[in-house]
Amino acid sequence: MATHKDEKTESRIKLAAQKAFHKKGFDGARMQDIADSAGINKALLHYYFRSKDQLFHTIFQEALGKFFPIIIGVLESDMDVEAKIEKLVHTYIDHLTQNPMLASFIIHELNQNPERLKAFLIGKKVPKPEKFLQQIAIGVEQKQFMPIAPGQLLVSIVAQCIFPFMARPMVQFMLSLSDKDFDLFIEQRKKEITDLIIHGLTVRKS
Amino acid sequence: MATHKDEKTESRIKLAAQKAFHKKGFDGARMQDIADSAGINKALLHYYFRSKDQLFHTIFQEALGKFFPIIIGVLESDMDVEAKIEKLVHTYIDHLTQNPMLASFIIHELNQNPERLKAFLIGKKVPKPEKFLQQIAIGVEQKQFMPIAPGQLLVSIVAQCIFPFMARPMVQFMLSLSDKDFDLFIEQRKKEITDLIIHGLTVRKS
DNA sequence: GTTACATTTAACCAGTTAGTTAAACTAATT
DNA sequence: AATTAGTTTAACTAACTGGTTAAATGTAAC
Repeated sequence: MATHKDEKTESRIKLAAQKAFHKKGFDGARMQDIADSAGINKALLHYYFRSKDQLFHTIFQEALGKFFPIIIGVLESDMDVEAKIEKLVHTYIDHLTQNPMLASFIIHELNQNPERLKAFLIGKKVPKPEKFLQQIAIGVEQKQFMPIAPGQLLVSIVAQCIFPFMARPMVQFMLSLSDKDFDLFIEQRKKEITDLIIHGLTVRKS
Repeated sequence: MATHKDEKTESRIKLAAQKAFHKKGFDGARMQDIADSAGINKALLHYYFRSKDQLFHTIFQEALGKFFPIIIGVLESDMDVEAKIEKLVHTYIDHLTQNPMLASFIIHELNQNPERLKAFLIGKKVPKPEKFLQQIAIGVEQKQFMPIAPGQLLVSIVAQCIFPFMARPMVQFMLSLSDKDFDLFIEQRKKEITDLIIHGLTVRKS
């Protein structure tokens, strides 16, 4: 297993660390567990990442890096509002399906230490969703959309996508969903959210 | 300070423990900090609550006890759908305004140990939101509401209420809200959510 | 004034955990 | 053959943390 400059080891460590941190959080995760899970020993773990803080930092930055570009990329594109919302919902849900603990992890660690957000943003180009917000504002002005605050709408869309992943145990209990049911629920949800939001947004003549 | 069977001490401990657990989670909270924050010493803390687990259990049960009755009480009442949704949104947001970390705390700890939910439910009467779900189903059948899965609607409502509290740092950054702005945002949100949902739900003839 | 409980003090124990160290081993590089 | 870097082993430390203990003190009730 001892090969020169083995990339596998580092990525195995990162995968193991991701699993541990996402599931247990910084405080709950154990370096020994991460080493075991990566199939190496503590000494080598510290050889690659000097400290738990540094390892966590790497994982957390990566998590944030996955989260922001999605939303920003879609929101700043040239689609019209309806297409943009649909795309955003689909992208978000697909991404969270593959990283179920991602949202919960970011939220928890960000609440513990909100400064991390600013630390992350330093150096990075992090455009804000101005374009989408303006599109909504214009639609409202032209009486094409119901009078809604653009920021409120954005939060509502994101909330509906992210929440069920974070509150999975509660949702499953309240709606009596098996694990299979839950997957179905999430898949259906793409259309349900899109329809509810767009229909709620659109002005219709009575 | 040493009075007979002093209730103050226990409630001071519980308040301090709540603060600590809500903010740092089980793993992050320290018994020493809780004792300090309660203005007592570790020995007395263990005199009241034998262990960290027991103290946590008390706080967690209390948190869940605050969370469920709200939603169930409203959802199983006799109001019509529109009034019910409005009431639910207002009740939730008011409650979370006074306990900003409550949702984040429950979500995090429940994800770490989903069995806690079942443990909590044992012995407690925990009705499910069947009535509300049926009201929606009937409305859909009668073409009064748009064709939506009742469970999806319920999750969407709750998501929109809870999410901004959990994701506060992110929301504040993305929308450039000061702390004051955020409070305003939340207050406005009551109407925005209610309107968006009800308008999105209602069938209108074109 | 004695009893009973609440509280403090301060030291202490035992287990856990992040992180270190040094020696030996492995395999590709030169 | 010598070099170099990745890796293992195993023992160790230093700090932290949950929890305990025992002795002393305070305070109200009986």
